[in-house]
Amino acid sequence: MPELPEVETIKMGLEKYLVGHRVEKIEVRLKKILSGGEEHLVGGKIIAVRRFAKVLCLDFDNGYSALMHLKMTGQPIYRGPNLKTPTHLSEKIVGGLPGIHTHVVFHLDRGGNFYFNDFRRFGWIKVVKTQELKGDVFVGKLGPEPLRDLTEEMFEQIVSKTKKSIKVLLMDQTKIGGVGNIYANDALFLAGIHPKRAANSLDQNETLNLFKSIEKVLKDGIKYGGASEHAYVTSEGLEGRYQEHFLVYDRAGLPCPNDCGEKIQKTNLGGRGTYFCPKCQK
DNA sequence: CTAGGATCCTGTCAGC
DNA sequence: TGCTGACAGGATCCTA
Repeated sequence: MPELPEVETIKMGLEKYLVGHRVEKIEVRLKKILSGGEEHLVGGKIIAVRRFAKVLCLDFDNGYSALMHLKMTGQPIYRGPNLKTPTHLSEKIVGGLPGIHTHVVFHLDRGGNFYFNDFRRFGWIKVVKTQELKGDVFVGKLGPEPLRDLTEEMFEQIVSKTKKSIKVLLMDQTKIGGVGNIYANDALFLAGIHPKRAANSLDQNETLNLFKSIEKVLKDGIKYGGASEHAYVTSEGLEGRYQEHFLVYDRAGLPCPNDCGEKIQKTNLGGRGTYFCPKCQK
């Protein structure tokens, strides 16, 4: 599922392909996906692509923006001029492109198309005035982001203020922006902290260690172009490679990467699959 | 305040 | 082989 590194990878691609292009027509095939009125975007030129935690944002020259949340299976894909491998597409794009799971199509000038695919239909696109972005019910409530504005001091504050389990806290978008299940699991492993620990039970050393571990796994995620273990593909429709570097995520029953002799265990926390090494994570 | 369950959806996979 | 049912998961909402 697309988290900060995946959305950042997509963002960099879309920046390359969409900026400077005008939207000639928008096809909304599934109404519930797009709210706020696609008509505001038609005729507008895309002047910037931004990312707020896991949310993508296309800014138009007419004062409107399109916010996009991919949830688990959203796939924003560009097809058209400038692509190095225009014919190649990942098998993770189920139903073809455009296909049965293509819910919104942005027709661009110069023959490009921007597709929003989502076979689970949880993702959304919201059209808002650029000036009112921060008032959006989702974007406005996002917490500070690692690798951007989350400092060690802020992290210590956030962690010390709750007895919620540390993993659930890491994934709470209103507290910390951008971290999802994959990177929360791997960061906790790297820091040697058990996912069920109460956040406020971490000492200063553990908190600092976790802060650095989060930055490390997110940077690795970006370095490898994101994790394509489920539906994630880049804006070119290609796969990332972080799944080849998972530490504990999705590795139940496999040996601990520290070679401690234990096997990775899977449990459930906050309704999410949670992976950890019972020996290395205290 | 916190924990846990239900909800939205459909591809995938285990079990028969 | 083919069908059925359980399951996963980001975020929200509801109940305990």
